[in-house]
Amino acid sequence: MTNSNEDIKCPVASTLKFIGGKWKTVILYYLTSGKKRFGEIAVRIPTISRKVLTQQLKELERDGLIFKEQYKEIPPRVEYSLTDLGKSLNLVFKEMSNWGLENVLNKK
Amino acid sequence: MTNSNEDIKCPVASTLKFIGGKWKTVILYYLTSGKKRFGEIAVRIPTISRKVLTQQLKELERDGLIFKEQYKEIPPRVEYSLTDLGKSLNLVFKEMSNWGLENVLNKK
DNA sequence: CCGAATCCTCTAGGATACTG
DNA sequence: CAGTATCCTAGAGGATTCGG
Repeated sequence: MTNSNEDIKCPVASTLKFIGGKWKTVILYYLTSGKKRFGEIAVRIPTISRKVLTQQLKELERDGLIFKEQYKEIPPRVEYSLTDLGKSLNLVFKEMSNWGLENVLNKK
Repeated sequence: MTNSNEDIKCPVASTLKFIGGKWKTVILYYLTSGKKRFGEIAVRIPTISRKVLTQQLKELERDGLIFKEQYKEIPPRVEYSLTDLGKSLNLVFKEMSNWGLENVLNKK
């Protein structure tokens, strides 16, 4: 879901470019509750591979939604947290969460 | 973005399953202003191929977000409109639209 | 512990041509 | 006009291994 310019200028679709990855909403939503280490996120999403997790985190960082803190220790420690831009998605997530709860999860 | 069950129960992600296709938000957003014919949608989204448009419409119909009316005339006429479930996404779209306008479209 | 490096699979999405 | 029917490709996503 990289930015490409060949597209329609649809505000809704442009938002999707940022959060449209398969795991991005899950990651961002999880980070809502505060700073998390790489391993914590990985545990929380058992079905994601390390590579993909790294990828998605990189894209989120590139898009300015999350912030990466790296401690040069042994063993290494890396922490991810939401930037202001990332936090500004909370209204979007709130509505998406409501809709998902009402119309999907509580439906089956 | 078909429904698969192997995933986390994340409300936000489950919503994405419904609107996560490349063109789905654009289509749904356009249908907000009322019932539209296949051709009208195609014109509105010039860069989409007929096949893909058909695909996305089918999935949206399967997911209960849009309703398809088919008139057995020559030449054929087909009209798509939002279902109640589709309309219930308006809050989600509103927030996504706001965010996209503020943080993407008006940023560059 | 974190993640870079490979290699591989799968499918969403695209180009084009044909039909009732 | 509104689709099918083929064929094709890029890239998202996955499994595994290696390294600081």
